Amino acid sequence: MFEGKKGTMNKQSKTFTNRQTVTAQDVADKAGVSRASVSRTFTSNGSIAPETREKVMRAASELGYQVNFLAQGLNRKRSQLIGVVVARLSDPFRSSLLESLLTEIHEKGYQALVTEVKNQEQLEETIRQFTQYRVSGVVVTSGQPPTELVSECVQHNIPVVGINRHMDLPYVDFVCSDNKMGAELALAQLLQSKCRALGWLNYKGSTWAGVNRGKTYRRLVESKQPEFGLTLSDLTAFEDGYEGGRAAAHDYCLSLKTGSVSKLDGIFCANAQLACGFLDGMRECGFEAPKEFHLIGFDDTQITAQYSYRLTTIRQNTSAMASQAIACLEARGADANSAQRIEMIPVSLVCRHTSPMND
Amino acid sequence: MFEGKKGTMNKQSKTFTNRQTVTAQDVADKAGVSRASVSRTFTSNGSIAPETREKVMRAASELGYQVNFLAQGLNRKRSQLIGVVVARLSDPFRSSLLESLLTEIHEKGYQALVTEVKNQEQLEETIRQFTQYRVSGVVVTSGQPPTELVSECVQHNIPVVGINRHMDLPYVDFVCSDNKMGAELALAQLLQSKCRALGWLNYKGSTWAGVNRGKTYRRLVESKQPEFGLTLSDLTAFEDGYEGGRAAAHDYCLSLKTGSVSKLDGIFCANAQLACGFLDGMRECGFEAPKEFHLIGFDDTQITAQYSYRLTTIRQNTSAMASQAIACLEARGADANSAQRIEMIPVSLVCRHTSPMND
DNA sequence: TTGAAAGCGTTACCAC
DNA sequence: GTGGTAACGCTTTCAA
Repeated sequence: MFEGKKGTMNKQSKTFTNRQTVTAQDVADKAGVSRASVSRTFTSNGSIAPETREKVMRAASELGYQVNFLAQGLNRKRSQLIGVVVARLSDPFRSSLLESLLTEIHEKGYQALVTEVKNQEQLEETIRQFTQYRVSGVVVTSGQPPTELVSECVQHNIPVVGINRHMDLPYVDFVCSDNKMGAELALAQLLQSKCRALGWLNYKGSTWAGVNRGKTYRRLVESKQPEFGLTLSDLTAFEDGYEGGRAAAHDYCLSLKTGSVSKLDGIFCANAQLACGFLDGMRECGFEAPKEFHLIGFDDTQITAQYSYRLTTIRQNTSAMASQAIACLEARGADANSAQRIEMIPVSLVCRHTSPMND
Repeated sequence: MFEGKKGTMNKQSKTFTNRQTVTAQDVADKAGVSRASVSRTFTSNGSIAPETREKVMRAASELGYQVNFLAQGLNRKRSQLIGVVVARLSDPFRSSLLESLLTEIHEKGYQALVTEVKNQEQLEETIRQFTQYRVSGVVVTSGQPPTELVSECVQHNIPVVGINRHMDLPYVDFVCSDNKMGAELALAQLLQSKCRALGWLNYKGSTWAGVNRGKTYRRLVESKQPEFGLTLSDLTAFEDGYEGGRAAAHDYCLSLKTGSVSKLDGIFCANAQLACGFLDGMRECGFEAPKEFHLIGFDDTQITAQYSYRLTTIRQNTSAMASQAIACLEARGADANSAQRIEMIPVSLVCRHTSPMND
């Protein structure tokens, strides 16, 4: 009775003030049903008669009703939001990963709360804010979230998944490109191309993924050493990205001249940016791939395909990673205590000019 | 009395179940004040005694209290969320713009709700969802939002701002790189380099920004025509991005050979991707910049600086654009009826190898 | 299947 | 300055 009256008043005020928000009560009044039925119509949760549903739908669309996600989330103690932590979008691989994540997130009916973090403090603040929005999950593509904060998420029952970075925490899942497979593909390609003096190029302050790729690669090379007589030298970039790779090439060429290092014929690289920089740096010194050395990068970003580079690379399957990540979140959302999932996503070799296909 | 009892019960259940959410009431109980005072402490809205504030703060931090943004937003009818519409993050300029937007959004205390739209329908759905989260504003960096939907935002009192795309709607603000200034800088550079046979390269289905740049450029060239005896030919790319530019170069070279077009010596390009592709395409045909022609691009993306390209470009100031955009949203949030703002952001010329600095 | 009513956690207005 | 209380708009038992 009182509710009904209130609803009527709402509709009146709607007519006079300039289009206020239309609520479930308004729809209920118009359809001649209860607020509860309206809710049921829109949540496919709880049973409702087809004809009631129909009435509600009609009333709703006539009024232009839309669920208020804030109220819904408050009530359910969970929003349809997924928090995404990114860093350095200027790296094309990062942005393509983000792109895949956004696509997947929307496809599954969520909205993405995206934060770029520049340092550790920001990360903490960010994750805290995510919990304040009662997100359905958090995807960390960058930075090392402090154990304590992540545990806070877990306590709030918010699933967390890391992409290309391991977090040794219980209940935190993990999606990663198969770096072992990448190492195998790269090495096979270099071996077939008769490379024996191998090099590994990475940035000194590399990400977890970069370090892991290096370790995996070294282990593999060592295991094949007896059979092929391989050597593996570390080339270190002291700056990240393109310029880091370019400088590393200059350093390397200088060492070659002074004779403090011997010539390498097959170089594998932690990421595409470094690889492109290295390629250009070598060019400046007069060395061309694949004539004088073979070069393989990681991350098959757009630029690697361009005419000036045509880089042979290991391609990461970002859409598979994204869909696995969201799947992890949903699974853990359903059962918070399920075993930790570690999903390895297969990678593939894209042969281009800097280490062309054999035969 | 009842409230007090309830609070106590909450705290108890907290002890027994595994850390439930702590509410303002819990803090109020612990601090021995009312829920209202807790709210005042956290919103700098309404007056509160310093010592009360202190008590609340202490209690809050001991309990680990954090405001529930969902409840806050529901009550205020507005969340601290800003919706951002992007497209094709694979274009480095887009992702760098997004990066600037994210930075600005967080700096101003908001969170970003990011959606990548692939088509018109998605855009509509997206904007609708933004309103359902009661966002404080919407930034459109891509796509043409349907008039009706934007009006819906306006009716919901949600400010909308477009970046690098004009929306001829009242109450919708607009931030744009100064394309006229870009045209002037580019033309001045080409004229100083003695270029007279000019070309304009753009994608057939270009964005609003691209088309606008072309129009502005043509107008400017025509105004200088009498003085310098200029010609301006359109080069059209039938595909977007790098490959489009490359193909356009091939087409152009072919036309040169058949004599169906005369040689151009100064080419200005709607964006960096096209420009890099064009440069590579010309290389494949044996033409080098700046020896055989000058080339200037738009968008000073990372790749343009790389050794293999060293492209002279017009640089857009993404952080200025981002901060203006958010400023527009806040201004309109404060006064929904203020006059439409159109903010032109100055651009600058970055001289590199493809059209080197004169003297 | 449906409706009434009790929250969800805040904020803001109104007395004191 | 502070506390009580009515919203905010929705979901979800619990009876009927």
